[in-house]
Amino acid sequence: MRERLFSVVRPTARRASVAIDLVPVTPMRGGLATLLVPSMDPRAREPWILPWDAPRDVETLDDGAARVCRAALGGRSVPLEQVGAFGDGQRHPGEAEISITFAALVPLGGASVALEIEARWFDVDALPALAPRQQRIVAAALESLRARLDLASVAFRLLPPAFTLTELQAVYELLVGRALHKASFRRTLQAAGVVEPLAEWRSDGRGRPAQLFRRAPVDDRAIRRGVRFELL
Amino acid sequence: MRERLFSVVRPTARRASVAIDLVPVTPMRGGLATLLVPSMDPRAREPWILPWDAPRDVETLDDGAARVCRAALGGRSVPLEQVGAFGDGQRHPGEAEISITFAALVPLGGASVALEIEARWFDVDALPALAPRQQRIVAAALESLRARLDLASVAFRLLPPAFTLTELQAVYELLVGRALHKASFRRTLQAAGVVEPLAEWRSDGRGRPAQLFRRAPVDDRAIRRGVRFELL
DNA sequence: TCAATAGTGTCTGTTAGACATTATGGA
DNA sequence: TCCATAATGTCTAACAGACACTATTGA
Repeated sequence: MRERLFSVVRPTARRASVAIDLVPVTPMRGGLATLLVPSMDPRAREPWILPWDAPRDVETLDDGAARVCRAALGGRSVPLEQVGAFGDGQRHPGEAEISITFAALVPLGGASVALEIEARWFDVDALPALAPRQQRIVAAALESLRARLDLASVAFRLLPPAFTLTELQAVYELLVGRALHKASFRRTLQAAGVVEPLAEWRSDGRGRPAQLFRRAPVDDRAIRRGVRFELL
Repeated sequence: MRERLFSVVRPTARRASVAIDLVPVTPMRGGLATLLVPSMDPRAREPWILPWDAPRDVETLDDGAARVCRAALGGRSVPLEQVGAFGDGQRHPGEAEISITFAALVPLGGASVALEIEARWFDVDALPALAPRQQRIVAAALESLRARLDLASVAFRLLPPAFTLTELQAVYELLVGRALHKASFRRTLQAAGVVEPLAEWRSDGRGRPAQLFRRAPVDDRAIRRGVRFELL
């Protein structure tokens, strides 16, 4: 069978149903958690779905994702990352043909803010049953966060403005999926100048209180000074 | 203004015009080149566009991209990478509302195969005028190749099965955007066992002939042996 | 012999990781 | 005082990069 030639036939864009799906992600209890909302669709078999909406006429996809995000998180705005587009060419009841997915990076502790809707955070290792495509979407979103070259920027966006180095290390470990060496981690952060100490300490009730840090304003320094740390 | 609540209102997917755009990429004359086709749309201002088509009813997006790819490359199949979805919410004449973009990794030398259509390879640093969105799409595709965590797999897919180490290094340098140290590069490849020497040599006419290599079947070895080389 | 490219040997500064130790809070 | 957590000091093996060198082809 012969493929269509571009120079002869001009293709016409096809209209397809499109949804913007959101995968909200936050560090929680030593792991990552994602936010699901109850499915209001009577045709759906699974009770939980990812927050979603249709893109609107006059907004960019990024703006649409931000809108879905605000609706799901009770008005809060958090950093978004596009994960990709999914579509298996089959029409499942109540499911768009094409789903464009964004991960929402909710900072540590952000899961505890009051949600205006009936939503729940689930540990990503203990999700309820999801529709097949939704399952793939969640997996892809986590994968894309973990595989990101610029790990530092993902890590910092999963943390509040002030954090302890232990928290930063824990987030890094979630992302790379293995334990890191504490002394090494701290030495390199300092050498690269990617964090700045604050004049504040925080105690968890037991043990020595930890100093709080923030991300340093400029972090090209890591490159300038030739730091080779694989995680920065 | 109040945001919509998921628990109250169930959104409905919107139908939008969707296109699959392809960014074919290949190493060429010391840089990267991309394939453009003549625009057959009389409404278009720019004479060249990226190869594209509409997704079909019963195919996945990946299959659709593979189809566009075969049509553009004269039947050849090459590895594809999804870059992302683009849509500014505005309707430009002859342009889909949403464009889902794939990069096609055409191995070194693949640009010289006969194309069945009126297509041309352009150095990515000397592209003709493109529509604004197409320009953004090309930039994003290159960015995503360069920023990939798994540089090795992108590099090998931009090379034929048998290649010289100088070629491999050149591709790496294109991807990371800087010169690499020859001795270091080779030492690390050997230590990690990511390439295997073949019993073949190739001469460019002058200088000592270079040995040909292929990618080693298993490359978890790099991890097993604890290789830390930033590029593997 | 020269030019050009492929490929290797040796050295050194830097760093990741191991390990041990000190510091500082609460009970 | 004991426990728990934070934070740091020292040592070592390993590696990236610098540099110089050898190897192998064609002209």
